[in-house]
Amino acid sequence: MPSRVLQTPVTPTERIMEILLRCPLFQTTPSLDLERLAARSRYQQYRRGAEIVAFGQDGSFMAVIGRGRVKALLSAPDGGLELIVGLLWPGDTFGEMSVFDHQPRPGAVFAVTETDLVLVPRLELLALLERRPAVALRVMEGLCAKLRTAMQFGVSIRFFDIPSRLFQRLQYLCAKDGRKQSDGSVRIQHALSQEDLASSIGASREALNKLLSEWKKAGEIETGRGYVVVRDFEALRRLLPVATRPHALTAKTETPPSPSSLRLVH
Amino acid sequence: MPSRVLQTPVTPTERIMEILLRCPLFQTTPSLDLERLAARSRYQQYRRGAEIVAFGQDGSFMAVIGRGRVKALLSAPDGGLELIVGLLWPGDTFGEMSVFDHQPRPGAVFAVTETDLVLVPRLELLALLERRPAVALRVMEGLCAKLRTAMQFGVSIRFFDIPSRLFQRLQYLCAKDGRKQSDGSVRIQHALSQEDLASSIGASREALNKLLSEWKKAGEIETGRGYVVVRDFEALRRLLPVATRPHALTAKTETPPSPSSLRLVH
DNA sequence: TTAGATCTGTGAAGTTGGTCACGTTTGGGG
DNA sequence: CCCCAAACGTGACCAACTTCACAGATCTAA
Repeated sequence: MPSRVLQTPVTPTERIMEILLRCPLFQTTPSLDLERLAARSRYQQYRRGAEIVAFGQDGSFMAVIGRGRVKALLSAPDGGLELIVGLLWPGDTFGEMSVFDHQPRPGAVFAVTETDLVLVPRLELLALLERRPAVALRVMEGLCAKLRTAMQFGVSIRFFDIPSRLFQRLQYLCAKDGRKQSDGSVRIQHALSQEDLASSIGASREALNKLLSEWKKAGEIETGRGYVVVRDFEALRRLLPVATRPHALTAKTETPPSPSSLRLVH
Repeated sequence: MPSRVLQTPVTPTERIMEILLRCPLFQTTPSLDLERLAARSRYQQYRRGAEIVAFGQDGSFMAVIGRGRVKALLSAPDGGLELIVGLLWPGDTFGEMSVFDHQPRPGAVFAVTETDLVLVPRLELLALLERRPAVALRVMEGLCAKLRTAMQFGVSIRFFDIPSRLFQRLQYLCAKDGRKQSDGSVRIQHALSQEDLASSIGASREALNKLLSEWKKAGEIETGRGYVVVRDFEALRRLLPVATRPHALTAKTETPPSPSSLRLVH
C-alpha cells in the first residue's frame, strides 16, 4: 500500500495557497504576504446544508470559497421567511463585512453543496490591509460590487414582476456558470431547491414553481432538481409580459445612435 | 464699507477643511493629509433640485456634504419610475463607489434642498488611501454600512407591508434628524415630496398619501410639505397590521433590563 | 398678481402574487 | 431496499397595491 502513493501528499497550507491564488481578491497580493496569510488561515470543509455562519455572531473571519456553492441569507424578524442575498461560487469571498465594521453578522450563510473554505482570521486580514494598501483597494472594489448588486436587487423587486426577475436571474446564473450544450441550449446547475431559487428573486416557492411549469409547457426550458436548461434566452424573453420585460442590452454603449431618445434603454 | 468687515473672511480651503473635519470618514486622518486633500478639493453649491451626479458618468470625484439634503436614486430602465436608495445628510459622503471600482455611476444624485458639497477628486482620494491604510479601513466601514442598509432594504420590501415600511422609515428619519417638540412629539423635517418619500420605501405616491391621511385622521401624526410630526411612535405602531408589525427591539440586547420598550426614539 | 407647473388628496377598478391546502414525487439514511 | 422527510406540483381564494383619473392646493417665475 505505501508503495502506491499516487497522489502527491498535499499539506493544508498548500491547498490553502491554491485557493487564495485563485481568488480575484488576492491577485495583486505579493506572494510573501499571501503565504503568510495562508499559513495562518484555516482550511475547513462543510457538508451540504451545514451552517457556516450564524446570524448575530461577530466577524472573526472572512471566508474564501475553494469548492462548492454557498448561499447567504437574511431572515425575517420572526425567523420564518428568508431572503437569499447572495449566491456564491469558488473564488468568491464572504464574511468580510463584519470583519471590517465590527458589527454582528447580519445574516446566516449555508453550504448549498459540499464546500471547502479557507477561513482567514480577522486580525490577519486587517494586518495585511494595513501593510498593503493596494490589497485594501481591491477589497473595496469587492465591497462596491456587492453594494451595486444589493441596490440592483431593490430595483429588480420594485420594477420587475416575477417572470422578469426569474429571467434575469437565469441570465445571471448562465453568465456565471452556464454550460453550453451541444444543441445550443444552456444548462444551469444552480444546485438550489425551488424554495431557495424563489427566495433569491424575492418570490414565493409556489409562484416560482408555476412559472417554471409554464415555461416548461411552452417548451422553452427543462427543469429538474438543482438545474434548469434554457433552450434560447431570446425566445424565453418573448414569453415575458411586455410591460416589465427587461431589455436585451444592458448597455453603456457610447454609440449615441438614434437622435432623439437616448437613455431609453438605460 | 470696507471698515465694517464683520465676518472673518473665509477662504474656500478653510470652509472645505471645516466640512472635512466634521465628516466621520476623516476623523482618523492626520491633519496634514487632510489639509492637502482640502487644498485640492473643490467647494461647490447646488440649488434645490439640481442634478449633482448623472447616471452613467464615471467616478471623477467623491462628495462630502457640508450643508443640505441629498437623494441618490436608481431609475427603472424605461426611465419612468425611480427608486430612492439613499437620503443623505451633512457629514455623509456619496459617489465613492465609482471612484473605487472604476465603474460608471449606477444612478443619479440630486440636491433636495440647497446644498454645499466638497468634491474630492478621485486621484487625490486614492492617493490618500494608498498612503494611509487606516483611512482606507474607515472608508471600508462606510461601504459596509451602506451595504447593510441596502440589504436591509431588500428585506424590508419583501417582508413588510407599506405601513410597516413607512413606520420604519419615520423611525429612521427621527433617529437621524428628529426634533423633539415641547409636547413630546417629534418633528421630522425630511424635506421630501410625497413622491420621493414614497419612492424611498418602495411604494407608490398614492399609497403613501392615503396612509398619511389615515394616520392623520387617527390623530397620530401631522403632515405638511416636507415634514411629518409623530405624536408617539408606540401608539403609531399599534395602528399597524399585526402580521407585519416590526418589533420594538432590534434585539441582540442581552440585557433584558428596564421594563418594556427602550430604544424607541433613537 | 396671475398663470402654469408641481404637489397633494382621494375614489374606482384591476391584478399580481401571496397564502392555504392538498396530493405527488424523490432521494438518501437506516 | 424501503421508508420518511423533504422537495415538487397545482388549484382556489383573496388582500394589498398599482394604475388611472381627476380635483383642489400651493408654489414660483414672469
